[in-house]
Amino acid sequence: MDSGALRARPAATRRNARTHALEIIRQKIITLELAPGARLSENELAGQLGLSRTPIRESLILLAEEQLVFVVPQVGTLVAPILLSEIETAQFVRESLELAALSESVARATPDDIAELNAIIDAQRIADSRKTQAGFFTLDEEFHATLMGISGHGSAWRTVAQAKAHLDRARHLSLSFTGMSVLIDQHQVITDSLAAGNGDAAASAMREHLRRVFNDIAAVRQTNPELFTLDPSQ
Amino acid sequence: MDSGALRARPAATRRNARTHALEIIRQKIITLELAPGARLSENELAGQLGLSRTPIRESLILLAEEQLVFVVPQVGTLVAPILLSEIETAQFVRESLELAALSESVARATPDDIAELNAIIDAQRIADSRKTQAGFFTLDEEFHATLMGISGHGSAWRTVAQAKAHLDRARHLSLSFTGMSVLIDQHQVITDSLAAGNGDAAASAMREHLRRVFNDIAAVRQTNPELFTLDPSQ
DNA sequence: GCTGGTGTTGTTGCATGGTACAGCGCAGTG
DNA sequence: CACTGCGCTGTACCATGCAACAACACCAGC
Repeated sequence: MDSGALRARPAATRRNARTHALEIIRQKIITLELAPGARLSENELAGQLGLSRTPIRESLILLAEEQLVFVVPQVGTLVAPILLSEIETAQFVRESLELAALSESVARATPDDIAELNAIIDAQRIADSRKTQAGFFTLDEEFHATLMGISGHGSAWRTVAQAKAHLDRARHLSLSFTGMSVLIDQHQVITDSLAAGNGDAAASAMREHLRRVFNDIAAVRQTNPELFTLDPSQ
Repeated sequence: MDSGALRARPAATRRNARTHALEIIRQKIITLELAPGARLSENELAGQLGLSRTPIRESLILLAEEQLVFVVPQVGTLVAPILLSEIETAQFVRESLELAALSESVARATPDDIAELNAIIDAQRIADSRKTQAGFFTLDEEFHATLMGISGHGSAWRTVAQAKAHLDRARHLSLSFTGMSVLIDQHQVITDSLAAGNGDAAASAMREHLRRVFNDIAAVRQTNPELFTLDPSQ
């Protein structure tokens, strides 16, 4: 049969039309370029992206699994509303996993790991000074993903990232949330506590860090309550 | 049948061919009826299920997202090998989320909630006495899902269930794992501790419970090491 | 005016055909 | 014998056509 023959996944990285469409549509949903409640159409998206309906349709199925859109047969596909309940669930998942990972990282972090985290933080400070918000987003993700890798559960990042998408979408409601510098300082405290082997300090810093993001979202809710739906039937 | 666990999907859960195929194929993978490494074929599956390739293909894409199969573009679709690293990640995700949920449940559990848990446990004892293993599996899932619902994060069960699929697949390697009665007793300890408001006792009982399942898997690894792959390239 | 039926349009679900490519056997050559 | 190139086969990827159905406009009848 097929003994080995499993080459190191060129499949996952190979850009096919479906992956291409998925990333573009997901990004547009997270950045609110596609607003909650907006009607999507397989045909329309296919035309815009220069593809046929098939890869578009497959992308939408995956996005439905992520709860970013919902599909009503014979009616249409709609961008999911921003449900407070979804955000709270996402926050719960992210916080639980990141805190658990951090706890296990204390006994595992090597000097190289700490150096890597500090390198990312340095890059974040540069991005901050240049006011490149998009760059900071990428580096923020890299920091948290690296931290999860240090815990030995790097492949759990996929799960966190999925939850994070919902949080990020809510964050995008506010154009000016907490300044980057505050977040970067928190990254530094987490890293320093980890380097010092102080798990409790690292955990409380991480919790405060993640909660701050969540609180930003709550603040947006105060100013734009109409954007948040409590009842899915609404 | 399904209690509030699947309540996350409002009304859009109409049984279509894709969902039908997805559930059947996933079940066959988890129960090892489709062995790790087995070659799947859109055409062959379509023939077996009496469908066309389209819903089959969409199912396989979703299963690939769950890491239960992997697709190599012009080669074929294969059932994912049982990677120890995947199992450990799944255990990490499940344990983190269930313990975090349990912690929040202590202050929220009502007498009705406790009664509901006890009712499930009673049903489990009946299933045990009748040696209906399949029934116990369903009730076990219901117990844990209910517990997560009590924490107020019921929709996070979807995430736990996805991790659980990998654990269950590994468990199926062993036909006779830990007797049900031990697991039921642990459910009882967890429930009683929760009813008494003793969060620490509930947490340690839950940790022991989840670890026992994980240890069952480790035992299987001792007896059937060839079934576990450590290196994906192997 | 109001209600019920009907035709039109738009949508997703599913079926099917064409295409590019990986893998393999095999013949031909050095 | 070793090696290279060619063609055959099977696969996933994508394009496209058809069917089923929901929503809505509109009109006939009351």
